[in-house]
Amino acid sequence: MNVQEALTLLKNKGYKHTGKREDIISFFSSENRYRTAKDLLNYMEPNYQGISFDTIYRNLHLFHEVGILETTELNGEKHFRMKCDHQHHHHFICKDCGITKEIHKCPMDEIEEELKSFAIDSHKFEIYGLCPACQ
Amino acid sequence: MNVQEALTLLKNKGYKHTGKREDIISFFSSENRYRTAKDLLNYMEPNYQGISFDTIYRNLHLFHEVGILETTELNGEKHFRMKCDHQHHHHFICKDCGITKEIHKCPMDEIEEELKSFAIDSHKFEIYGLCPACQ
DNA sequence: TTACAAATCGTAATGATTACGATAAAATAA
DNA sequence: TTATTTTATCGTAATCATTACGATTTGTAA
Repeated sequence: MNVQEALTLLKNKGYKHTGKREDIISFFSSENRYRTAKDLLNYMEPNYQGISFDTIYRNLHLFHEVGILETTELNGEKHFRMKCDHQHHHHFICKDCGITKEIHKCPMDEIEEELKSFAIDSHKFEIYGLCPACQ
Repeated sequence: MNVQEALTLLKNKGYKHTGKREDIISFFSSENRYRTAKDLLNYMEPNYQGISFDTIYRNLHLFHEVGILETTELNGEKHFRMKCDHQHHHHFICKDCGITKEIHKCPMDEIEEELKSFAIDSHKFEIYGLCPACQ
């Protein structure tokens, strides 16, 4: 998802356009990386000195709720990245820098059979390690 | 892993046998379920009134470190269960009760090819939903 | 049984996240 | 443009899981 699509989505859902929101979206759209609330705060602080935690977390959750961001937990902290809106896939995630690489093999197809009596509502398949740059 | 194996493992590694440790191990060995630190505390409290957080968390981490427990994160909380020591597999995890069901299809085999330049050190494949009893 | 290391207690500190009343800013209508 | 309303943000305190630590107790091995 790009910046413009995200802004339009927000507007369509009745949320207001603010400079902070635009900058938050730019921050995430610039890279295929999982980042923390603190990473975002560090990025915002120079331009918006005194920005509140409330603003950071409220927007992260809002963006996740409306589908602008996706989230995962890495070592006890929530991490966020721009939502991938093309075909279903999974990610390799670098433990150091959070960069992601798409994995286009999804194991679920062959598994639903095994779980007939369970009500599946989501699954997580992630691979962790170091990307070439961080090795 | 059963209670006896776990106690022997602890002893072999030079850790002391205490009533609390035995009870913690019993707690986990009784079910195929992910439980939180708080679940464990609730279980221990009646028998050991005033048991310290330190004891709960220290032992959870120790047991994870020596391979008695395995761990995952569900809604921002660490969950623990008895380590499965037989063949590599994954789990379906019930979001309500934490019960697990083994999944014997591992997607990794077919994926390493795609990630030649990455240093893979672990992967997580979990399916979430409701077990038959919780539906 | 003694002595020492390890385990536990009681409680405070930490760190991420959430919450909230007061204020400011964006959108909408007049 | 101005007024009005609604949402966003600030500043800061509260919460919740987890970690840390000095003092005390308990296993264990000599």
